[in-house]
Amino acid sequence: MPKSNQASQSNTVKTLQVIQTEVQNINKIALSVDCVIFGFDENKLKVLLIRSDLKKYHGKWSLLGDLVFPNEDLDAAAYRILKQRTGLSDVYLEQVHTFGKVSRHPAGRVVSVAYYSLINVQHHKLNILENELHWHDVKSVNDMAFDHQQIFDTCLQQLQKRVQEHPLGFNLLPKKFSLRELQNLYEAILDIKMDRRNFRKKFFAMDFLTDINEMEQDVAHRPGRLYKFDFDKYEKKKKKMIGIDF
Amino acid sequence: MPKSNQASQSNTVKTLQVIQTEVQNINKIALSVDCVIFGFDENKLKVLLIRSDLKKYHGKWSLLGDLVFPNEDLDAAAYRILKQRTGLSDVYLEQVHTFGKVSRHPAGRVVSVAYYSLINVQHHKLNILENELHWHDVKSVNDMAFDHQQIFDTCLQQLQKRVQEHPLGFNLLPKKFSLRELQNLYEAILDIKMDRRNFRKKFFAMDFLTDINEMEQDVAHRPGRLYKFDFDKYEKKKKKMIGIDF
DNA sequence: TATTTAATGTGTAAAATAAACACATTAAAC
DNA sequence: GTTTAATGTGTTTATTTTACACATTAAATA
Repeated sequence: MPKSNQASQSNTVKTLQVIQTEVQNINKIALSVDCVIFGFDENKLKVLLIRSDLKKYHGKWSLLGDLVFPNEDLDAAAYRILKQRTGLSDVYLEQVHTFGKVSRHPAGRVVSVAYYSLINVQHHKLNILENELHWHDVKSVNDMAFDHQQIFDTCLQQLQKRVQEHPLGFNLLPKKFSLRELQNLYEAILDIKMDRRNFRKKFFAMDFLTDINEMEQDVAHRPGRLYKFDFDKYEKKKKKMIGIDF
Repeated sequence: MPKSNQASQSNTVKTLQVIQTEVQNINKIALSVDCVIFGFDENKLKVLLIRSDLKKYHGKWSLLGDLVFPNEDLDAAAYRILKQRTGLSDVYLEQVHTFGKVSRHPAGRVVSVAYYSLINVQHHKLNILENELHWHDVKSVNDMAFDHQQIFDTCLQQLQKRVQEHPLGFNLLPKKFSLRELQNLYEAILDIKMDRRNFRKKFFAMDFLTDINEMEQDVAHRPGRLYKFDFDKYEKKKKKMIGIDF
C-alpha cells in the first residue's frame, strides 16, 4: 500500500483579493460550447454537422460550436448556437461533459462543454446553408475534426442511456405520431429491434400517450392511430415515482 | 406554433486566424474545478468541506476547488486538488457537471467543473488541518457558500445513480470488508434500508467478491467473513455484458 | 370491383427477476 | 453458563420481461 501522505502545505485559504487577481489577470482560458444536434428523418437518427475549414482538418466534419462570451451564461451560449444554426428556440438541450485536455484544439487552449440537443427536423429544414451544414446518419459518422469524434460518441451514448430513463424521444417527432413512428425512433436511437406488441404494451401502460382519434394519412396500407405526448400527465406521474425509469 | 425561423446570417465559418485571435485576446474566462470528496465513516456517508473565509459567506462551508491553470489538463487539476487536500493520489474521480452562470461567483466570472471523488477515510485521516477542513455527514449539509449547495446536490444524486449501475462503492471501503459493512455503505449512500438476505444473494451472484478466508476481529458478536473486490474479474465480466446494470 | 399488399391491432403463456420472510449458529461480554 | 448481537442460509410469492400468431384494414393494383 504505497500511499504518499505528504499533503502540499500550501494549504492556506485564498483571500477574496487573491482570487480576484487570479480571476482577472491570470489563469483565464477560452471556453467553448459544442452541440451535438440530433434529428430523426427517414427512420434514421441524424446529426447536424458543419464542414471544417481549417487546413489541418480539411474535408472533415465538426460539431457546431462557438466560444462562450465572458458575460454570457453557459447554457445561454448553447441556446445561441442552436438558434444561429437551426433558427429554433424551444429546443431540448442537455449538458453532457466538459473536455479539457490542454492540446485538444489547434487554435490554443480551449476547454469545451458538450451539449446534445433534440430537434424536429421538419421544423427547421429551410435553415441549412447547403454546402456547409449537413445532416449525417449517425451510423456513418467517423473521423471527425479535433476531438469531435470523442465528443460525439460520448453524447450519443448519453442519449441512448437517457432515452431509456426519460421520455426525451418525443422532441424528435412531430406533435402527432403513430406508434410505429415512435418505435422506429427508439430502434434508431438504440440501434436495436424491438417487439412490436411489447413496445405498445409498455407505452400504453405508462399512460402518457393521448389518443387524438386521428389516423395516419397517405400511407399505402392500413393507417395507424395518431397520438400525442401528454407532457402534463407525465410531469404529474413523475412526481409520484421513486426510481428513474419511466 | 410560433417558430421564428430567421437564422442569424452571421453563419460564416471562422478562419483559424479569427479563432486564434479570439482564443488569445478576448473571450477568456476563469475556469475552476470543485471537488465533492466523499468518504464513509461510522456507517455514514461523509463529505470533506472547507470553511469559507470570504466575508460574504462567513461561517459557511464550501467545496474544495481551485482555478485550472492554462497549461493543465482539466482532469489533472481535479487530481491536483485531491492530492493537495487529502494527500492521496490513486483516487476514484468522476466529472459530473459544469456550472456556468455569469454571476455564480463573487470574485467575478468563474465557470466551475464539478467532480466527485470517493476515498477511503482511513487512508488520509492525518492530512486534515483541523480548523479548516472537516468531514460532514452528508445529511447535515445545507446552506453552503456560493452555489456549492447545488453542486453538492447534483454530485450526490449522480453518485446515488452511478453506485446502482457500477461497483464504485468499494473505493470507500477498506480493502477487506464484511458484507455488513458493504450493505451499510449502500444504505448510507442511497439512504434506504435493504433486505440482508437479498443483498447477499445479489452480490454473491455478481461473483466479483473474493472470500479471503479471514474473519472480522474485535467485534462484540459473531464475526463475519471478510471479502475483497476482485477488480480483474469485474472487468472481464463487464466486457460480456450488454446493459448497464452490474 | 375483386385481389393483393403491407401494415395495424390485439392477448396469453413462459421465463427471469425482485421481494418478502425466520431460525439456527457463533464469538464476545457479562 | 447465560446473555447479547450479530452472521449465515432457502423458499415462496409477486412482478416484470420476453416470446410469439392471426384477423383486420385501407390503399394500390389488376
